Order: sequence, then structure tokens, then C-alpha cells
Amino acid sequence: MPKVVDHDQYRQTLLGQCSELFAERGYAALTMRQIAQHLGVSTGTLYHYFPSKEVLFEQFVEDMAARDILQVSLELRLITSLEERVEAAFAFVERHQDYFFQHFLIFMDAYHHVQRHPDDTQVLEAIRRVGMGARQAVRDLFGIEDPQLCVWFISVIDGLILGRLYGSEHISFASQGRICAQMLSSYLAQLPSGEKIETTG
Amino acid sequence: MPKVVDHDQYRQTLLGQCSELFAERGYAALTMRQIAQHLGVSTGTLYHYFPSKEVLFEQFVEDMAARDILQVSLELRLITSLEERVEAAFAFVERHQDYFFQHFLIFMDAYHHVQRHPDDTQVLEAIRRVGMGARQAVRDLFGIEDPQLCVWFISVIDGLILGRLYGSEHISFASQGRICAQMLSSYLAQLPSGEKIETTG
Amino acid sequence: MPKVVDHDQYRQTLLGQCSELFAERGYAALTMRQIAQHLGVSTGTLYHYFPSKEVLFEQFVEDMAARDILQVSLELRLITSLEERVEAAFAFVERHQDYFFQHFLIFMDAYHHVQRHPDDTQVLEAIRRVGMGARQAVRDLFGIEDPQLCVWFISVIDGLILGRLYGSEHISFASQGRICAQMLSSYLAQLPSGEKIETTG
Amino acid sequence: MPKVVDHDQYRQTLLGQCSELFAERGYAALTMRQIAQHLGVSTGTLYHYFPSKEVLFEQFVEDMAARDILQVSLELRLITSLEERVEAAFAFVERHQDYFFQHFLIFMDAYHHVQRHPDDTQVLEAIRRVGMGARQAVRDLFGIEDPQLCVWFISVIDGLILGRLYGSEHISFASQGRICAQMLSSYLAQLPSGEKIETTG
DNA sequence: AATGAATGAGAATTCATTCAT
DNA sequence: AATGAATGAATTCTCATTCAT
Repeated sequence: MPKVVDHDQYRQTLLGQCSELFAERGYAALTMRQIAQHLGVSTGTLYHYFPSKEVLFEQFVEDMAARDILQVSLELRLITSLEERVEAAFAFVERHQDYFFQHFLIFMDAYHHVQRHPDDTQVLEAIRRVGMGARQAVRDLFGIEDPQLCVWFISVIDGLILGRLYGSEHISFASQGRICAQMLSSYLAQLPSGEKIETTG
Repeated sequence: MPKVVDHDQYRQTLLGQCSELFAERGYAALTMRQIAQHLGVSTGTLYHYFPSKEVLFEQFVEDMAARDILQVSLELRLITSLEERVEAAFAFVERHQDYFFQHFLIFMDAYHHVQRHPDDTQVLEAIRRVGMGARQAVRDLFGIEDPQLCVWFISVIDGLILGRLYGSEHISFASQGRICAQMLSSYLAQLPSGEKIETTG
Repeated sequence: MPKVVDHDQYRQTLLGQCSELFAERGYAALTMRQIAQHLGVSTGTLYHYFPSKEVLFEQFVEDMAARDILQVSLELRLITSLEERVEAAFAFVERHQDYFFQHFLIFMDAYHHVQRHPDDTQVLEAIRRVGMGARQAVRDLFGIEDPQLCVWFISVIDGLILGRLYGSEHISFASQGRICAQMLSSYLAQLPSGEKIETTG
Repeated sequence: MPKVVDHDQYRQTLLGQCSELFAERGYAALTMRQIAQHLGVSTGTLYHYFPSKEVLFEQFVEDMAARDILQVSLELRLITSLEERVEAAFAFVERHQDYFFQHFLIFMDAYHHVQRHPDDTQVLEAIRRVGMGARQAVRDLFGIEDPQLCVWFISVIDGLILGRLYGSEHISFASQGRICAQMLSSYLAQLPSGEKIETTG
């Protein structure tokens, strides 16, 4: 059935172009007409591919979350020393901070949405998977075994990105990278043996 | 003589009762009728005190931000050792994590609002002041001189609160407090002299 | 009962100050708050003197109409020749054209009002009395016996005032006065005797 | 393909059906629901064709004014003598007096509107064009060269129509036509040569 | 008498959704 | 599949009116 493939593929294409829109205006303040216009189609066409605004948003969030998990861990494989790798990670995050902040904005909206639709577990699950994926990536990339240490690492980065709310001019990702790299290595160094990280990628 | 009401004071009273509402549903999805109903007044009365939904939201955010700055640093004065104080701070944040997360939700909404109304600098400024107040509080409470270290500290906490998005069951504020306390003290210990913190309250 | 006198007198005072307001905005577009503000009283006070907006307007129109009838024919007594008197009348109208145009605006609004409230014969009657008063004034001032000639005279003047709608720059009241004076005198001159006008005041 | 409707043409159709409504109730007292109901469409459809009540009114007035200019001078071509032609004109006006009075009501409302929106010059201009069109029509139909005489003629007619405000039972259009015809011809007869009118159509 | 806070029905307007083409 | 015209419930906001003080 080639039709079905085309249909679903076009859905994906459409979903992939909604990120800035949802990030800029938020779900509730965004109208179907605006979405259609942004996508260059008519509202009728939009409804041909998505049965409702809610479903469109839900599938958009799931789609975005799925792509998030895939896209994070591509740049960090090459570097061998832990400290360099940490600093490279912060540089990576700095470069994509707009992207990450947008996703926070969208996830916060999705949070509202889930609160009003507790039976819609899929969106909730999608967002959770992003969190789990992030933890897993940190564990894989830096070889951190301690789950709370993974949480700590992700929290620093999430907090830095969120700092854009307050105006980001006081934030230096480079400094933060250095601080965290040093903290992490000395923290790990003093641990009882068996919790060392593996530095080989 | 009219009904005796202190107009400005009543405005404040009304604003003070909107937090959960805005946090739960978000600005755009919240109707003036719902707000009025929650406050136990008519829509007409609401418009008697606020000229529009936008202004109501703006003043609400400003008001909330102002109260945030005042309320943060009350519980942490008594403890003397740095590490204890850090851990106490994390316990404090854990206890009020709902409150903080709500405020993030609201600030994210306000961010949307500011993006669509770039001339409304007051809301932007109010949120910035919250950020500056937090940095100042960290500096005062823990005696951290290095601004990037303040940013680091706040980022960890903000990131932990934000972690609720992913489902918070993996997060232990106590563990995080211990990790950070230890990291902070060993980080400070190895600094060249003159940047030590004062541990005496 | 001195109270009653005061009360009614104050009503008149208030009504007398509403003309520009009703002329500028029209009845339906004017709010009780705007009226109150213009009068320097509270809405409560306004309702103390007038039971409703409708009654206020009705009484305002009646009041205005009554004053109209009294004020018209004061300047024209002294001039003796018919032509001079006609031209003096046009000059008088030119000087007060704003006033007259305002009253047309208000009467048009009152016409709307009467159409929706056919049982309110008082406003209708008040406006009719203005028309009758005008005809009577023309008859008295110029000694024109023929009712249709009175109608003609009033029509010219009303039409000229209404011309302000189209932009009045093409209108010269002086020219119009001269034309009408000449037309009137030659028209009267050719009439069979017994319809001459009396030129002595 | 969407439902086949010529958007602009349908707008005109809708506008053309609003006259009685605006004349009866006036702009401010007329609701969009009433308009929609009168037109047999939903309010949503109304807003599909007009972005706001104001714009609807503005375009309605412009449209009406444009049609006015076209429709005035159709019946008067055949008659050859001046006096007959003048009387025919008054008969024409009498027959359409409702129409003309309605338009005065609407133009007065538009005048209010323009006062509150001085930047909206289009409505103002549309009404002015009606005035200019009327003057031109008088000039063409009756061959009157003197602009003030055109103004005079139009003023009589406008004044007669306005007389309906006072109750029109005293007005005889036929008498007025006879009076004006006679006045006009004797006025023109006594002019210095070169200002005679052409009586041939 | 005077005030202005409070009310809620009703106005303009928006927007998700449907449907004829 | 695609379009955009049409719908009407819901939203923001207004305003005549009431009422406690």
C-alpha cells in the first residue's frame, strides 16, 4: 500500500516543521489556521492528516521527543579524556541552547496538556523517555554509573538552559563546563574503588 | 460614600490567589470566567480591577516575581557548616518543589507573552530580577564569590526542579544535596587562597 | 418644598451640559459612565437624578428642543427691509451652524430612538414642536403667510446646515442669503395681491 | 476545490443588503448578530468577509455612496422645459424620499464614526463625493452654471427630506417644486446674459 | 445625596471543526 | 487529496444598573 506510506510520511514532514511555531506561541495560543499557514496548506488539508488539534499536538510532542533521543549523542564520541569530553558536551549544549530551550517550552506546554488529559499517557511517556534517554546518554558517554550523578549532570545542563529565562548574559557555558569537569573528576577520584568511570568511548 | 474597599490592596489580594490557576492551566488556556470564578467574583468585578487579561497576567507575574525575591532566603540562616547549609538548602527546595515548579511554568508562559509583546519590558525585568535575586541569595547564604559558581549552584537546583517534567521518581534531593555539598567544598578547598568561603553565619 | 426645586433645577443643569456629548458620540455609543464623567459626578449620582439612560436621553431631547424654540428669534427684530432681514438670518445661521448641526445629529439619533420606542410620543412631539416653532418663527420674522413658502425657507437653511456633511467649503452663507433674499422678494412681488408680506417689524 | 464563491462579489452582495438595517437602528445600536441574521448567515461567516464591525460599516458607507452617485440622475432626461424638469425632479425626490432620508441617517452615523476615527479618510471622502456628485448632477441636468445656485437647489431638496424629522405632513413636494421652478427661472431670467441655462436636454 | 464597587446579560470577535466542491 | 467557505460555541470585554456605605 504505497498510499499509506505517503500519507504517514507526509504527516511526519508536517510535524517536523511545527517546532518553532509551538515554541514561539505555545499550544493554546496557536490556532489551526496559523499552523496550516505556516505549513503552506489549508486547514482542510491539516484536518485530512490530523483529526484534531489535540492529536496533532500529541503526535508532534511524541515525534519531537523521539527525535530528541536520537539526535543528542552524535558529537561526543571522539574525545577520550573525561574532562575534555565534559567540556565538549557543554560546548555542544551551548551551540544548541536555542533548540533545547524551545523544547523545554514545548514540554512545559505538554505538561499543561497532560494535566488536563491524564488519560493521555502517551505524551507523558514520550517526555519521560526523553528524560530516560538523557540519563542513558550521560551514562554511556561519560561512563557514570551512579544514577544520582547522572541526574546531577543533567540538572546542571537543564538549569543552564533554563537560565535563559532570567537573561543569559551572566552565563558562561565554558566556565560551567570547566567547573563541572573539575568537580566531576575530583568527585569521582575520591570515591571508593568500583565506582570509577571508564574513559574509553 | 461608596463601599469601602482599598482598591490597590484588593488588587494585590486578587493577584495573590491566581498562582495555582496560572500554573495549572497556563495563560492562554485560562479564561477570565475561570479566574473570576476561582476568585469568587464576577467577570465585571475582575475588569473593574484589571483592564484586560493581559494586564492581569503581567501584573500577576510582576507581583509573583517580587514576592519570590522576598521569600526565598528565610530558613537557611541558622546552620553553620557549609555542607550542612547546602544540604539544608536542598531539603528546603525539595519541600517547596511544587511551588518552584509552578513558578517555572508561569515564567515560561510569561516568556511566550514577552516574545509576542517585546515592548512590555516590565515582565521581562521582573523575571530577570528573580534571577538576580537568586544569585544574590546564593552569594549571601553560602558566601560564594565566584559568579559562575553561583550560576552553577542555581542551575543544579533549577535543573532538579525541572526534572519533575521527566517524572521525578529518579531524583533524590538528599543525594543531590550531598553530592553538591561535597563537590562545592572540595572545589573551594583547592582554589588559591582568598576565595575561601566564610562558614560562620 | 425647596428640596424638590433644587432637585429639578439640578436635573436641568445636568441636561444642559450634555449637548456636545450626545452630538459627538451619539446616544448608543455614549455610556452612562462617560456622561457622568463629563458632568463631574458619579454614575450613582446620575441614577439618582435619572432612572435610566433612556429617560435621560428623552428628557435631554425634550429639554434641548424646548430651548431651541426659545433661542432662535432674538437677533432679527431690528432690521426693517425684507432682504436685509433675510441676509441677516443667514448670517445668524452661519454663526451658529455648529450648534444647529449638532442638533440635527441629536435629532437623527432621537429619530432612531423613537423608531424603536413608538410609544414614547413625547420625544417625537418635542421634535415636532421644534419644526413648528421654526415655521412660526419664519412666519413671524418675515411675515410670510404661505406655509409652503415657510417650508421652503426652512428647507434651504436646514439643507445648508446639512451640507456640512459633504464638507462645507463650497458653501457661502452670504451668497445663499443674497440668492434667497432676491428670490423671495421677486417671488412675493409677482404674487397676486393679498399675499404681500409686511416688512414692518 | 473549495466551495465556489466569488469572495469580493459576495461581499458586495452582503453590503447591498444592509441599508435598511443601518438606517433603522443606527450603527452603534446594531449588533453583528442582527446583521448576520438579517443577511441569513452566521456571525462567523460575516467575519469571514469583514474583519470587524467597523470595517463592515466603512465599506458599507463607501459602497452606498458609490451607488448613490450612479443612481441619481436617470429619470430626468426626457423633459425639455426647465420648469417641468425641476418639478419632475421634486416628484422624483418625493418618490424616493424614504431612500434619501435613510441615507441621511446613515451619513450622520458615518459622521460620528469619522469624528472618532479622523484617520479614516475614505469614508469622509466617499460622502464628499456624494455631495460633489449631487452638485454635478444638478449642474448637468439643469444647466446651472453658478455653483452657489447648485448649492441652493440641493439645499432645498436636502432640507425637504430632512423635514421628515419634524413630521412631513406639512410638506408638499409638488408645491415646493412649483415654487422652486418659478424662483429659479425668474432668478435666471434677470441675470446678465451669458448665464442663461440650456433648456434642451 | 453621593459614591463607586459589584453584577451579569449581552456585545464583538475568535477558532476548532465540518463539508460542499 | 485538497480547498476554503461556513458554522456556532466559547472567549474577551462592555455597560446599564443596583446597592452597601
